[in-house]
Amino acid sequence: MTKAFQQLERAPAYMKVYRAIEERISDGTLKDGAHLPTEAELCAQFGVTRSTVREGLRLLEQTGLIVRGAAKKFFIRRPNSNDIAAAASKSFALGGVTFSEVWDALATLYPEAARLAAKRLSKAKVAELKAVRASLEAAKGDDHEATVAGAVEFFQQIAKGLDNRVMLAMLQSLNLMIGESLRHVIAGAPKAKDRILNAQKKLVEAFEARDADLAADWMAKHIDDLKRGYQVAKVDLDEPIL
Amino acid sequence: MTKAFQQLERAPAYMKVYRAIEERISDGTLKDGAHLPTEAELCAQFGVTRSTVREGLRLLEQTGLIVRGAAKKFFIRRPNSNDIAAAASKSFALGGVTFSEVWDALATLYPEAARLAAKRLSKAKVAELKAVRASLEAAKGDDHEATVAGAVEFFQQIAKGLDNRVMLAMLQSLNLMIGESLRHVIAGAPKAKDRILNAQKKLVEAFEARDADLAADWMAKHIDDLKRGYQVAKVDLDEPIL
DNA sequence: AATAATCCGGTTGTCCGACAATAACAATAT
DNA sequence: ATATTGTTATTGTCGGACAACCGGATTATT
Repeated sequence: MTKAFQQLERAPAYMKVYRAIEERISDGTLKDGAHLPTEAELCAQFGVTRSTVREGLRLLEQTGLIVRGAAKKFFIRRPNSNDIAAAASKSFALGGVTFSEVWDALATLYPEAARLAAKRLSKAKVAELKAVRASLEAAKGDDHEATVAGAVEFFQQIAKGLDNRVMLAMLQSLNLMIGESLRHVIAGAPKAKDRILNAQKKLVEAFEARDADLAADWMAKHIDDLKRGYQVAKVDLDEPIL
Repeated sequence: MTKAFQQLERAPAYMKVYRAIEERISDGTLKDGAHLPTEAELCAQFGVTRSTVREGLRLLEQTGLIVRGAAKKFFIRRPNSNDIAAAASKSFALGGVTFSEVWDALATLYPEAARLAAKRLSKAKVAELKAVRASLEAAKGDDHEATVAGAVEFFQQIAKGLDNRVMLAMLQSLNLMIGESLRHVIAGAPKAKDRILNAQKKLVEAFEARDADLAADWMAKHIDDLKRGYQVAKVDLDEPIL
């Protein structure tokens, strides 16, 4: 029996354009920061029309592999944790995940993140955390925006201090998802700020003492506390975020 | 002084098309599974040409919000954990994250996942895990593909059993990143399969006993063991995956 | 009548050519 | 020297065209 033919490659040309350029990026031929040839040039190279090239570019654009700089020219940019986090949290929102799923993840991930942070945070990072806390403390008590920002920024700095882009992206996507909704809660919970400040203080102390268990413990309490705010504010945790 | 004019909205039309449709999806006007109007119809509705509409569609396509079904028609699909995980791990790879970052995240997340699993896994899920393990045990010892598949599938089923789409997506993206490279390692480590089977056995026992600490403990050992395989195989953990 | 081959209309994928809008750059005027 | 005004290259959008493809209706075959 003759060998069956291999299924032949049938993908739209715009997809091939996309994959070809992506390939060049991942194998390093197109370096980060380099700017893409003009559309006309790409047409010539691939032997397709501008419409087709442009459709391919839209795919790259959405993937975040190219961004337009000044003069509307595209240049290459490898996706960083911010991009991944933003894309992920957007997809989660569109996918209809619920508050409780997000909080569940927060409660699971962040205490461990704090544990790592206690071992790993540089002195400079700890100092930065202290500064974030101080500026939150200095803000007026009724400035809810500042409270939200301070709470999220504290999380953000811990995530960054772990020196791990994978974990950073994951924690950041969680931050993005809660950040928005936290606003409503804090405005309705008068004592929230004090409790946040206290948790942050204990966390910083644990980081300075390099006490991983203590850090994890306080982080768990902190998360739990924020979550309770949602219940007080009568947010239905089984509702989709968004 | 007259009030200054507000900066007027200037985004490319294809972007507006993208956002308009995305909006309709997220607000539920376009329900999951519904099929998009034809390109010609969209042209009419938006008052732009097909080229423009198509560029917008490419953005939606890459976001994963629309997929083409039979007859090449697009229909709406809210992104699920698989999509998010696949997109994230691809971006991580393109972003050049290293093995050690991935393993670091694995070692941090999975023990906690196991802890949750011990509390949360349904009896049916535990049975399924047992089945996965059994089929790995039944596979021939030199069938490295089966060993890799069995190891990854075990992780996968735990992640699914947590009943949390956020955590599922995160754990899945880790699975995707290690799965590929695990192949090389297992082929070079003769005793790997036995150790994997043993860890899986202990994990199942812990799940059945609902012993969270024990589950976390064995998961940590399991992950650590797999990681050691990389060092034995002399994989440079500071190299980018990919 | 049941099945296979054929035709057909609608839709997508690709191409071509054109032009307005824009932004960087060069040339000019004040 | 600075501000203003072309100049030019490139992108954004348009309109139309046509082949490839798909599903379903139609016809032919048994």
